[in-house]
Amino acid sequence: MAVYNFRSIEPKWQKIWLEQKANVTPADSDRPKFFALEMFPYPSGQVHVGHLRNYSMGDVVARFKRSKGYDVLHPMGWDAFGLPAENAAIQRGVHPKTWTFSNIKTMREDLQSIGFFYDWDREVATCHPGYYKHQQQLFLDFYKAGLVYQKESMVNWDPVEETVLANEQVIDGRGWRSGALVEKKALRQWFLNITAFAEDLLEDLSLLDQWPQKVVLMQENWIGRSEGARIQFKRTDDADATIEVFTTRPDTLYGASFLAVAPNHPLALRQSHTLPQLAEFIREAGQTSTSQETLDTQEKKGCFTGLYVEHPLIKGETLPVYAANFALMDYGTGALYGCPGHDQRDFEFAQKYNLPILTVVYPSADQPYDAVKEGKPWLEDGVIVNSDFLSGLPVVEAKKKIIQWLVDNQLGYKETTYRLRDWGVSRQRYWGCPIPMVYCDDCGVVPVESAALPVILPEDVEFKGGNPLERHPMWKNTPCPKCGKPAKRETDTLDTFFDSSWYFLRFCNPFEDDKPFDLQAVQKWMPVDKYIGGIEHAILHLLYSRFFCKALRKTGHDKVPNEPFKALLTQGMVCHETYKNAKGEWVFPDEVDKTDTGTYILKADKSPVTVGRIEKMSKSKKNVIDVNQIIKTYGADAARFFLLSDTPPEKDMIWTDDGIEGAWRYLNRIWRLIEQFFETKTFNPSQASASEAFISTHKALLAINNVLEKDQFNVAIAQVRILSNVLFETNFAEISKHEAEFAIQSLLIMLGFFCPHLCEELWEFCQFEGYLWQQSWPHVDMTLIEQQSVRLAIQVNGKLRAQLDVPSDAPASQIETQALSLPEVQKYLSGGSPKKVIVVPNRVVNIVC
RNA sequence: GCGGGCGUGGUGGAAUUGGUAGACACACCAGACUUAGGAUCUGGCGACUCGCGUCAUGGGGGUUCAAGUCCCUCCGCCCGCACCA
Repeated sequence: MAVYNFRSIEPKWQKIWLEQKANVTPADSDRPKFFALEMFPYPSGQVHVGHLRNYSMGDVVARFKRSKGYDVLHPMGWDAFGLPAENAAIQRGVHPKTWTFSNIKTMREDLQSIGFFYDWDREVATCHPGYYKHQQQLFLDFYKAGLVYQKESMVNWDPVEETVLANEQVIDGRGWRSGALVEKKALRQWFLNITAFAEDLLEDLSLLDQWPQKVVLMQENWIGRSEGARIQFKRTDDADATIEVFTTRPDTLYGASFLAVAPNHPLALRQSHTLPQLAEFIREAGQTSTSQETLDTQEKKGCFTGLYVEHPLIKGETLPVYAANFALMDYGTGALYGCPGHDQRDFEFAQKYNLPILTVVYPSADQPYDAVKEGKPWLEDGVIVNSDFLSGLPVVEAKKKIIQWLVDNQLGYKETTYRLRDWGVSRQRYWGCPIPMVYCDDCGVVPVESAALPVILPEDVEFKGGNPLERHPMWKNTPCPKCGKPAKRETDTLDTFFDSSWYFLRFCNPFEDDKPFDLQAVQKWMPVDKYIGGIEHAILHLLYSRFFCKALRKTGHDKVPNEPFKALLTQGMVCHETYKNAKGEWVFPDEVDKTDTGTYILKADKSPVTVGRIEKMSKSKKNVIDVNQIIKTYGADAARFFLLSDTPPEKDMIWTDDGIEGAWRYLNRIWRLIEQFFETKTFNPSQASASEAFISTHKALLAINNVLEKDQFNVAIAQVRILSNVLFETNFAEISKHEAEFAIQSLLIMLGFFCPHLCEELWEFCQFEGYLWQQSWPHVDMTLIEQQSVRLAIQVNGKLRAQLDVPSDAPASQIETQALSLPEVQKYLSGGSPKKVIVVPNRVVNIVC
């Protein structure tokens, strides 16, 4: 047998798997199903280490579940619309379609050269009309159900490129490519009514008990439910007019000393016509950036609007109305009432503008409080004071009572608001899914007929800034679906989050041409049993997908589950040391050599290299490694093994040369081990009792099963190594053929989840039956594990003093007697008898004296 | 500021969920084989005593027969959100 040559083994098995359709999803059976899914990638053209780590995890899960007797669905596809394709078109003159499909081809080959067990028959690309025609139908379904509407909304407008920029393309207020000052521009855009599902989305988070708690919490905060009241304040200048505010603290209404409206509140804008200083304030407020720093440090400022309102509870008292920079137009009603005694911002504002600071809540009845004296407002729970009929009530009770009063007097009502906003899905871009809507002068906004779908993205377009669809007369002009008169198409395309909000449903049956998804297949495969991807999608992608499922159920797709992802695993990033040359420029790890003394030099000219912090891999810091290079040097199996071996999946891991080399050395040892086994020609036909190798195999099977169920891939690998360490010591000639084969086969099955090519090759080499991928999880003989004698820890007063080997079924009384007779124990008893003896079966004996 | 998480050898990390802390590795050290080795194999590897022992899971306190694990408190680090009324 030759040495371990991954360069020939890996392509060999990849070819066999593809030819034999080893990874094709099984047809209907009565076996349980398992849908393993990794977040599909954007086809940038390169598989990076992050993908490799992510997809290696999914592959282990899929292969493991398959061996456990599940029908596994494990598909892969491409999140293929998006901005980078258009940038490539502008920079290099390649058509986005050409660029994208060529990238897909490269990446598909790359993924296949890593040996992932995907059902490639089910591959989807969101930029394919066969995919997006269904998406357009879903959009129309949503439209008919009233879940889609249009409204004016602000965008970042680059006046040089004549294009809309995403928030992340605006750097210090300027366009990332043009450097032009970005303007705010109002455009009429399409929105999905996700807020209608705010309560459902919040409530159903409690069903997601297999999601990281952290992600659930982030979504909870994002939805941001807050309970309070709407209150009408009557204006003094116009008996019929009111200002409506939202508050979570209606109980402190007696402490109100002013009203604040957002600078862009209609009332503020109207008043500014006659108040120049107000106009100036509004202008200034509109200019300040919304970056973290300014928000953090910005002083609370305001400007009197010239208006007053009546205090709803105190006859004859009025409150001034300010425009204030901390009031937000798009939260609540865009107006609030200020209670400086019990709100931090209101307190600062009142101090600045000399407004009254009243205390209406005491920490408790016998513990008075004065915000002015203390220098800070009282924000906690307490007892209401100085508030007429509310006085003496705890905060919670006071809230209920005041809301009832407001309702009785027709001045307000209970209200729940959410931070969550509706989802704007319009993008002023070419490379996206066309929105199937038509604008007709006579009929208004008219949806495209279902029969006319898909609205195909035209290919003959020019890229010279702006949206090419706007300049395409043929495509843009179309007869109105309703009246037939000349009309114009919607030239905006859909947000790519729309594409990725239902691809998992499509995977259930991507062969169905007539419908977006086959409800029977959806019923069979959904929900996704394990979804693996980056934490960066903790909010938007996951929230939108959850929303889609709920919305689809409202539009007739009642077999779609309420929640798409049963279990979520968010994997950590891959990090690497950073290097700089003598000039202080970043250099690639590839360009660096380590010397014998442990210092680093440049390969090119031997000049010294300084080693910087370990950081997440990024192109800008050049601390990236080339996946193809790694696979050429060490093989895909070694890379996959290393990526999962040391660090728990959800944590950031550090890529090191030592690590990948260690993995590679281990695989070579396994190769030699199997060789040694295979060369054993005679076994022991009369073996008396179970061998250590055999027992260790059963223990490993049990342990690995348990840890893989918990996604502890690193611990599973440690257990594989424990088993192989035993087998390295085993002389196979001394044990029976059956036990030796069982041990080797089990080892290959378990290690095969991580290193499938190597193990498949070794399986074949040993002339075992069938293929490795067809093997089911070996039967674990629990009696073999349990029959073992166990080593108990013998403690005296909680301190370890001795060890004792006993049969695992020994009665406690016998263990106690044996333990007490140990000389190490006698020493501490000094002749007396113990106060108490605790025997924990198979673990520990603690003697208290 | 609010919310959440974490803190274990030189390093990555285990610990059956309250039961022998440091599994499994990496690095390092010593030895063997070798023309050579950055290959392979063997052994060592928390600290102090280098003897039986004692101390060790960020610091301090508590609950318990028993605490890395539970509670309180302080310190440090990381992540998310944020003028949200």
